[in-house]
Order: sequence, then structure tokens, then C-alpha cells
Amino acid sequence: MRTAKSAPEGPPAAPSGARAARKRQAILEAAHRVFLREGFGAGVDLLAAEAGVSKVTLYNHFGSKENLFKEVIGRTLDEALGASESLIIDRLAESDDVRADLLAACRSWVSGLATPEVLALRDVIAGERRRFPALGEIWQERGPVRQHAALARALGRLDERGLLRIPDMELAVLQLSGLVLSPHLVYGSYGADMSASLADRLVEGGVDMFLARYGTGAAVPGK
Amino acid sequence: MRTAKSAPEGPPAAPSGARAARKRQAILEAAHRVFLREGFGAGVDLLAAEAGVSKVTLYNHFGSKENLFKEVIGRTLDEALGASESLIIDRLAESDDVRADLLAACRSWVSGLATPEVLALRDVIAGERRRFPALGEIWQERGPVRQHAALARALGRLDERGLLRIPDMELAVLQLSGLVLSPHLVYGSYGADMSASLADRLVEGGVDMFLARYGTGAAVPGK
DNA sequence: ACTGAACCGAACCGTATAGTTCAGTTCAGG
DNA sequence: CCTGAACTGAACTATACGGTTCGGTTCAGT
Repeated sequence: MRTAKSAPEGPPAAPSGARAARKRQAILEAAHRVFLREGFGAGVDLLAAEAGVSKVTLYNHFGSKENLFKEVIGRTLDEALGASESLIIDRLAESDDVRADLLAACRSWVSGLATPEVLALRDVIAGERRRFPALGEIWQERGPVRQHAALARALGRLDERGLLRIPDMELAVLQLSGLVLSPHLVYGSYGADMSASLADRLVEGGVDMFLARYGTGAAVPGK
Repeated sequence: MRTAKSAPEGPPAAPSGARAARKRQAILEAAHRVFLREGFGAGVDLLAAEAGVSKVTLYNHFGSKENLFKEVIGRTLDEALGASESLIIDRLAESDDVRADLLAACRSWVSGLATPEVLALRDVIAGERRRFPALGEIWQERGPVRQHAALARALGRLDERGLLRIPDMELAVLQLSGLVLSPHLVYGSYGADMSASLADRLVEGGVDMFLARYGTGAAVPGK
């Protein structure tokens, strides 16, 4: 009898064990695919079928469709931002060739986020924000906020080292993001994707514009 | 008997007359409010109630919820973009003080689009794009595409007149948009709105960055 | 003042979906 | 190898929504 004991059963505890771990993983992978393909409107029956799992099992593990979606958001963002986050941004901070490393960081940043999958997920979340505010909060926290913090840290370090001069860091971060990334987010939301050529011109042109404004003479070694 | 005559009744013709015009207007105004507040998920019953109109009347006028929403999108964008479109952009083309007029154009542009209502509508459309692609197309066509065309025309004219030098117009338009407008669209999608101070720094900083890159000596008269 | 278009409201239809229940089956750890 | 936790599938509840139908009422143009 499971409903015994006493009252306070908050989260009824997800199943444990080897089999449960496999099922859980299968559900998460299927949900990743299905949510990206169909949006949050995808039915729970479909999610369960795609995972090769019964609906009951799905509910035993995640409790609700919303919870499952939250997990998927977190995983997707970690995957999309992991590369540029620690790898590139931290390397940028101690760079000796700011232009080259800033270009690399921005390329990685854009290629991680400006994919049809991530853009579609972003739109789904934006559209569902009114009904499920928690989704938007998770996205914001594990996405833009984290990324901007990392970028601000790296740029601040470059300022300290005299390679850049940035009087208004909040503004500078938004500007860099606006120059190299935002066009993808804003104009990729309507299905019309961007040519690779234009994407590249955005990164190069944006970085040059950024350095023309905030660079010091010391920013490029060979020049 | 209305279903008589012969076959080809495509759009069954909206009601006409004085009363019908009033009702139609009431429906559009209510739908504007409700869709902005509740998103496309708002029930037709609610829309009709808010308009002080029966559901049947609503369907007689617009045929479907989707059609009604399309009308609302068009009206909202015309209202949001009308000011900056013809008024400012055309004035910018023949400007003698590019910095001042570009600042004015951008301020008008941002203040028209970066309102909670327009941002919310944008999110709703983005989220519903999978189910109703026509909504996204209307938004894109009557919004960004039109606006970018006007901006490109004005900047092209300034190039002709020797006040700017813009080798890649497509890139330049995206950059200006990215600098002054995109941060609102991208980071306003999560409820966290932007301080007036930051919005102003974005416009001023963005225009200066833009002119530093594309301006010629002739761009500012007094200098 | 009359006539028909336009309107009302309430019931109705069909469909879709989140989440639950349950009786019976599979699996894994002790 | 055996016991109970975890899983299955299918039926079930409850709800919500888009759109239609219908009998009866209001209004506006002639």
C-alpha cells in the first residue's frame, strides 16, 4: 500500500533503480525531439509513445508535462551554450589577440544558439510564457543571464588588462549581443533562416564595429 | 433562405450597414485588448463577451478566430510603425544633420515597437507559428520587412548624398536594428522590462557606433 | 410601417487533451 | 528465486474549446 504512512508527501519521489534510469533517459530524449518538433502542445500520449513508455510511467517520473518540459529546456540550453560558455569565454579573458578570440567566441556563441531547434524552442517558450511563467524564467536564467554574466566577466578582465576600454559594461554586452546574435533570434523567428554568408558578415562586421568603439591600441598584437 | 443561389460562395460576405459597422469595430477593439492580454488562446466566448456581441455575430463578421487575429495584427503593426515609417524615415533621407535625425528615427522606432503590448503580441505569434504559419507571415511582412525596406531606402539616399558610406546595406540595416531595437525584442520577451536609462543609452550608443563605422566627415554639420 | 438583414443567447456537436485508476505483467536486487 | 517496486495498456474522468444551429428579437433603410 503506497498511500499509507502519514500526510506530507510533496514530490512523490521518482522511481529509482536500473530500469527506471533507462526509462527516464528514454523519456527525456524523446521529449527533447518531440517538443522541438511539435512545441509544448504535443500530447502526453505522443510523448509516451515516442519514448516507448506508458503514460503512467511518464507521470511517475516527472509528475506533469510542464515539469518534463522544464528538464528539457535545461538540457537543451546546457548543450547549446556549454561550448561557448566555459571553453571560449574563459579563454577570451586571457587572450593576447582579442580580435581573433572574440571572433571565435562569437562564432561559437552564434552557432550554438542560432539553430532551428533552439530558435524553435525559444519561440515555444515565449508563446507559452503567459500560461507557464516558470518556463520563461528557466530559459532566461540558464540562457541569456548566464551567458551575459560570462561575457561581462571576460570583457571586464580585458578592460583590466588594458586591451579594451569599456565604460558601460551593461551597454557593451547588449551591443555585442545585438550585433552578432540578435538578428538570428529576431528574424529567425519567422522560418526565414539566414544565409551562411550573412551570418559570417554579421560576426565579422559586428566584432570590428565593437572593437572600433571599445578597442585600445593594444588589442591586436601584430598590427 | 441564405444557402440558395448556386455554389461558388467563397467568403460569405461580412454583414453591411450602420449597425454592422459598429459591431465590427467593437469586435476589433475588444479583440485587440483580449489577444494582447490573453494571447491567441483566448476563447471565442470571451472575445464575444468583451465586445458585447454574440458569438454568432463574431463569426458572421470574421469567419474564424484566426481571421480575426490577422486583422488585429495588421492594425497593431500599422499603429506601432506608422509614426517612424513615413514620418521619420523619409525625413531622415533628406536630412542635413544625420546624427540628430537618425537619433530621432531610432527613438520613434523603439518607442513604437518596444511596448509591452507589441512585445507580447510578437511572442504570441512566434509561439503559434507552427499551428498558424499565416500569422507569422503577416507579422513579418507588415512589420520587419516593411520597416527594413524603408530604412534601407533612407540610408541608401544618405549614401548617395555622400553623408554615409555603406558598402553592405543588408548588413548595415541588421546592425542598426541589432544595436537599438533587438535588445528590447530579445530580452523583453521574458517579462523583465528595460530601464528607460538603458533604453536611451542603447539608442545613443548604437547611433554613435553606427556613425563611427559608416559616417563620412560630412555627416554632422556643425563639427 | 413594413420587411428583411443583422443580432441575440443558449443549447448543442465533435474533438482533443491532461491526468487518473486499475488489474495484470516484467524485472531486478537481496 | 522470490518479492515488491516499476511498468503496461486500456478504459475512464473532467474539462475546454472552436464552431454550428435555431427560435426568437431588434434595428435600419425604403
